[in-house]
Amino acid sequence: MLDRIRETQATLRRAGLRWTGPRLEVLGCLAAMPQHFSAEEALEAVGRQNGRGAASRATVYRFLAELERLGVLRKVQLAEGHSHYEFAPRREHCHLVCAQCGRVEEVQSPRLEQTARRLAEERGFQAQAPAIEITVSGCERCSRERTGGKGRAVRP
Amino acid sequence: MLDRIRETQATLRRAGLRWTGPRLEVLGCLAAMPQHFSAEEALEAVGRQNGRGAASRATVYRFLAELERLGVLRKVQLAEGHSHYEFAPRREHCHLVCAQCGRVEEVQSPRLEQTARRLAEERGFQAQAPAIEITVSGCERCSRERTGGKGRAVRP
DNA sequence: ATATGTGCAAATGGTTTGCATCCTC
DNA sequence: GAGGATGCAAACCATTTGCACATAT
Repeated sequence: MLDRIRETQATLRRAGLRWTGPRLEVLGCLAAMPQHFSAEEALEAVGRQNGRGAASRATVYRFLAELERLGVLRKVQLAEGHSHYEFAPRREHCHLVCAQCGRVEEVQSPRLEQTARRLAEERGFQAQAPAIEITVSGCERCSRERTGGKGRAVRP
Repeated sequence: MLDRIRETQATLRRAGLRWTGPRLEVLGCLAAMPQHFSAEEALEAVGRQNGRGAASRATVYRFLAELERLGVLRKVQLAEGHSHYEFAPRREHCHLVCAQCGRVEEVQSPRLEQTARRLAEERGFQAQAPAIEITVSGCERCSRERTGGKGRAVRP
């Protein structure tokens, strides 16, 4: 995790951006977050960190956007209403998303990825590292819990 | 297009829901919209239709949600900030989305779909009709237009 | 007759922005 | 010292909701 911080610091420096206290705090939190997180979740984590928040809402949002532009983070369309980020993956993977409960599972399937890449290429899209989201109508956990017949859950 | 309206009317009736003026207007507009549309776009279309709007914002949003629940429409995660709908496709297809300009292209690839379905199944997800979104970093149109070196565009 | 649908306007929730101030390079 | 970075609060934008009124069945 520490190397991730150092790495990012170097990336920022290389881009001529500054290395500040709030940025360090935020990055530290990000490194300790689950695989996918929303800006709001990151903000919450930062806030918990030490008393009254190590970085303001604006700073968190702006920094996340910056990191995305730098290629450190990647934005993924998992839920509606708010976007999620993940660290730019070293190894290709795609997301299985349950439309009902929002659960996300990462899977690797070279075959699927190759097929997708080829497809994109054929249509004139840049196909180096396509992000693949597969949204399905339900998952086993859902149907197990849907004993009571609840609707769709909320938080991923 | 007319059959789509009649069909939907029948679906509503079957579900015990009412067939009202505003709903007819909205549905008429939807049938004439491009393949993918946002709630706001639908609202705008309805507004243009005849003078001062055939259905209120609330009605449009509520009706779209209703149609989704009935399986007439499907929600697709194309852009961030707002969701898009499409009529529930008769034939499976997936979306190639350009992250830069937001352009969306529909493609059919039985092979990709089968691979995805199998993958989802293996992980315990319901795999009848998975929605597949492939987001790529750029498309030919983008790179052609990026002569001036603009950033990322906005509207799909 | 009665549950459903509608419109309005206000509330919500995530995200962005203007501006004065601060701090890294 | 200068320009990037921060914080605050207000602004934004898509979407949702409460409530009184209208209407399809």
